[in-house]
Parts: sequence; C-alpha cells; structure tokens
Amino acid sequence: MENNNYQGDLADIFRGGNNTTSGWQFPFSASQIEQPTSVQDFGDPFCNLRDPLFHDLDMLQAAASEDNNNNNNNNESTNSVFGDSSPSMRKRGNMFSRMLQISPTNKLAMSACVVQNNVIGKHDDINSSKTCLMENSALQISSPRNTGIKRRKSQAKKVVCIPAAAPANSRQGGEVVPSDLWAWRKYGQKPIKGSPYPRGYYRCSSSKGCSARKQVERSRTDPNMLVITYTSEHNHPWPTQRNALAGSTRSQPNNSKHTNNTIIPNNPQSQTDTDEQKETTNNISAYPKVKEEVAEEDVRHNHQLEEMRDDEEFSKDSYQPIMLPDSSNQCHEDFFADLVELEADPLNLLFAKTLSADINELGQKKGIESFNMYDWSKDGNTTTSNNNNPDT
DNA sequence: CGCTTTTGACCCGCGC
DNA sequence: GCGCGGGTCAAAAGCG
Repeated sequence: MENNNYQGDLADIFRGGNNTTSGWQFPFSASQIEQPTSVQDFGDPFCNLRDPLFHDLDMLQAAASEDNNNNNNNNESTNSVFGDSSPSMRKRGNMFSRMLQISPTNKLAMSACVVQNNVIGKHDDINSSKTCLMENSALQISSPRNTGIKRRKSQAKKVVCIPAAAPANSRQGGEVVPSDLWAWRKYGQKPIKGSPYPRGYYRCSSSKGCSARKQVERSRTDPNMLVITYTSEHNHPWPTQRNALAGSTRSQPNNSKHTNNTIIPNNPQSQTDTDEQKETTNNISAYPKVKEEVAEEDVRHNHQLEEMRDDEEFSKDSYQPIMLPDSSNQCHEDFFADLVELEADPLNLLFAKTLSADINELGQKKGIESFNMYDWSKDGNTTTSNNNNPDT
C-alpha cells in the first residue's frame, strides 16, 4: 500500500495483458514466435524472439562486451539460455535477451544481461553493468535450486528480466511494460521484505482451469528492470481474444485519460500524476498502436487471423511514420533507418515503443531531439476502442 | 452484467 | 512449536 505511494503500480504494467488499449504490448506475430508448448516455456512469449532492432548500436555493444568480458567469461554458455544461438544473434545481441530468462539450473545468463543493457544504451557505464550483475545475482537466488529464498512448493519457475520502459523514479503509474499474449488477472500484491517495490501476482484469466501464474516486481537493484516469474504452464492454446476491458481501468481522478487527439494508452496513470508524468504519458501515446493481432498469434491459426483482420479496422496503413524534423541530419537517418523499417512489422513497432526511453536517450547522445516515430493519431480516431475486440 | 483491480485477511512453507 | 514472510483468497468497488 504505502509502497505504491512512491512508485508506479506494477498492476499498470500488466494491464496491457488484459487490456488491449493499454500501454504497449509485445507485438508478437505468428511468424516470429512459437507458441509455447512446454512447461519450460511457461507461456513466455519472449523466449523465442529475436532482436529486430539496434544493429546500429555496435559501438555500445562493443563497449558493453568489453565490460562484460571483464566481469564474466561465460559468454558462450549464455547463448543457449535464450533459445537462439544463431550467429546473427550473437553478433548483434538480442533485445529480448534483456528479458533475461534464467533457467533454474542455468546461472550463466548474467553476462548477456549486462551486455544487453549496455547495448540498449540505458546502462552505458561500468557502474550500471555492475548493477545489472547484482540484479542477476538476485535472480539466481530465486532459483528453485537455490535455497536462499523460501519456496512454498518446489514448483518449477522461470524468471524473466525485462526493462521497464519508464524510469522507476518517475513515480509514473502508467509505465509501460510488455504484456505477453496471455490474459492475466491480478489477484494480489504484496510488499516484499527488503524491496521497496511490491510484487504483483497474476494468474491466467484466459481459461478458468489454467494454473499459469506469474509474479511481477521491480528489481530492487535496478528499478529500471522488471523481474517476471512464470509459474506453471498454460493448459490451453493462446487466446484468440483477450478478455473484456471491463474493470481494466479503475478510476482516474484527474480525468486526464484523453487530453488530446493522440492515443493515450489505457494504462491507468497513477493517481498522483504530475504534469511531468502527463507529458511522459503523451509521449507514450504517440507510439505506434498495434492491434490485437499481437495477442492472437498462433502460427497454426493464420487463417483465423486473416478473418479477424478483415473484421477490424486496423491495418498497417493506420499509422504512418512521422517525418523527422527538418533539422534532421544524416545522423538521424542513420540512427532511425532501422527503426523506420520497423513499420513493416507491427511487432517491431511495438518494440520501438518499448524502447522509447532508450531510444530517446540514445538519440540525445547522438544529438538528436526527442521524437515520436509514428503518428497514430493520423485520423484522430485511433482511440482505445480501436483495439477492442467485441466480445460477441 | 461480466470483467477487472484493490486490499486486508488468511494460509502455509520454511528457518530457527 | 513459533514467528516471519511469501502466496492466495475473496469482498468491495470501478469500468465498458
């Protein structure tokens, strides 16, 4: 309770999972992810994804790798952790490896986490790398094989470390964090001893009999990172639709949900929204909005997707890139070239959203003004309802 | 109406 | 056995 007074409520993060209009979601497309079918996956959609971004960040990655080498010599071993050991991935780094998967029996994922954080540019110094190592150490503790933390049951768990899109100290409740394709319902939140951040408890709401659960909490060592722990596996296929939006947005006293024509993610903003926070919200709102196909992907159901697309207004044409300022220089083009390419794939678009803070930060390093890559308010009708799938 | 989040109470595993 | 602390339940209330 009191914990919520100074930090964003993690519940906001996962409204994305239940609310198609909320913040950003991982734009998984059927062609890019595999449906998790094993217990090992726990329905985690991150495990098979590859990095569509940031191959312009070699410099940072190199620096990060250098730092990483100073701290860890297990680079080879870490690749397998991410379920993809392709050469390209090794070279460029996988953004999803930021969503660190830590196998209960594999403790070798840490170095990659360090690297990726540096690649992204959010943690671009040695100190932050150390912080990340500390984070990874904390994650190790959560391993069922490690008795450092009590385990009520000897359940297999999978821990994923992902970046929080908004700085933890922003006090912004509407921080955006990837939702996965499952519908999650929050059933509890507890303050965790030793951590200033509460832990949210979620269960799968797609199927009543589904025992899948996940816990979400901020890293106590790096508030910019979220630690998601998946427990149990889904016993049903991926949902073709998410649950109704009802109840997904509780009261927002400031009534600032829609302040202009831009798309406001339906993340409930914290009730202590400040002007600064609202500004951040608006920035978020300018990020590409991606339809529910994000939640519908199953390679085996492509035909179904086609039908759904026909029924919905959404199409890739519903957004368009914002032209960069006239002052754009070659640096702009170089830096954003890859990002513009993302337009071709909604999945990637959402990545761009995910990494907004990182991108802006990195852009500033390159002398680039903050920007919005895509204007989703093209027709002014791109409202939250656009994402709603009628429950009928 | 059906869904959600919130939140205090309760349950239960674990260490001592 | 006891206490701590994490995990879950369930009532209340809000939202579409």
